[in-house]
Amino acid sequence: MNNIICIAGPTASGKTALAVELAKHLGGEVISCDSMQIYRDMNIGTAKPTKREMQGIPHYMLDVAHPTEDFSVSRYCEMADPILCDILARGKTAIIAGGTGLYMDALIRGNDFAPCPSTGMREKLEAQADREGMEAMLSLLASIDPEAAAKLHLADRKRIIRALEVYYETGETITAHNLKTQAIPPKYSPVWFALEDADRTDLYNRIDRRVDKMLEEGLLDEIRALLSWGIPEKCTAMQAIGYKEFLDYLAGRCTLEEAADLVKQASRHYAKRQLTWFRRNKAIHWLRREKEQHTQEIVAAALQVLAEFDK
RNA sequence: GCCUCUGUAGCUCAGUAGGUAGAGCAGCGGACUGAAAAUCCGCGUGUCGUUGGUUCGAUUCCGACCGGAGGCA
Repeated sequence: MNNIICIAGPTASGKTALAVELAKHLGGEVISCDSMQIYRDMNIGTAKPTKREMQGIPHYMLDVAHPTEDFSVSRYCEMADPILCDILARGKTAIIAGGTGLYMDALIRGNDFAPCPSTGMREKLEAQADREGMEAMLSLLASIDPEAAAKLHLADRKRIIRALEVYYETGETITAHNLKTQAIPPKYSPVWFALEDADRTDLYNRIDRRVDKMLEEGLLDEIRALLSWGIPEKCTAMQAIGYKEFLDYLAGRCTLEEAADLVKQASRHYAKRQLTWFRRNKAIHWLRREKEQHTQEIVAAALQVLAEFDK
């Protein structure tokens, strides 16, 4: 009995539609797995499913945070896991759909994250990095966790600081912590799907069209509203693709066309990174979309795979 | 019609005092364990406009032709 289904794939690949269709067929409910759709009042630019697209299927993990809130993988898991348990307890199928691979993997594995208490350690390390430079930070890391240091490049500031933070907060290196969590078997065993276009150009064209459509639907007004409520430009939510670029346009730093082109560009790069992330997941059943292939055929292919599992 | 400039990667361009070529962007590949729509790493993919000539050898020099830009008429 497959009571958990994961639907992954790059942006604009049709995850939302597939999730809803499968939910209708299987009596399921959808848990969104998207690091930006969690934010309220960011609808058009995040391509958040509309009421109409949801077709009455319950969706969770949308609009759960204010745009100024700090969010994280671990918070996602804290919130989504009880929802997942609840859906299963009610005998329904949980369909986890979205493009944030890290969040999806963490939820399925039941990740135990190294703590990150707000002791100001990160701020201290950031300040130290500003003062002494990343070379000093990396050699510091090399002295306590040579394995982690070897994998990191000087420019990868974020990860160097996190590795140091984990060590100073817990006394355990991040390498040791990761080894420990990897040894624990995953908490859930879903059936994995991911969408991919047989010809990537089709995906890129769809991305381009979607950006134009977002503008027609009023993305600029959505961003203006966020600004008028005092949402700062540099918060995580505002650096989402499709927001940060149009922010530059609204501030007069570039033309609308330049901004739109940058959004399309960034979305293509993002889609590629998503594909890279999902490709290493060997459990995934890839649903390849041929040119002009309709969603119904993709749905049928997915149902076929699920039927195999039920045997 | 004449003159000048120009034609090299998908795009913008560099270059070779003659030995089949390299940057940026695009594109492709990868990493990822509390910011992940983030952050970071790696990789040139080419009838050097066409066609003759000179040469051991031409993308490079010479001619013709074709395309593009400008100038003079």
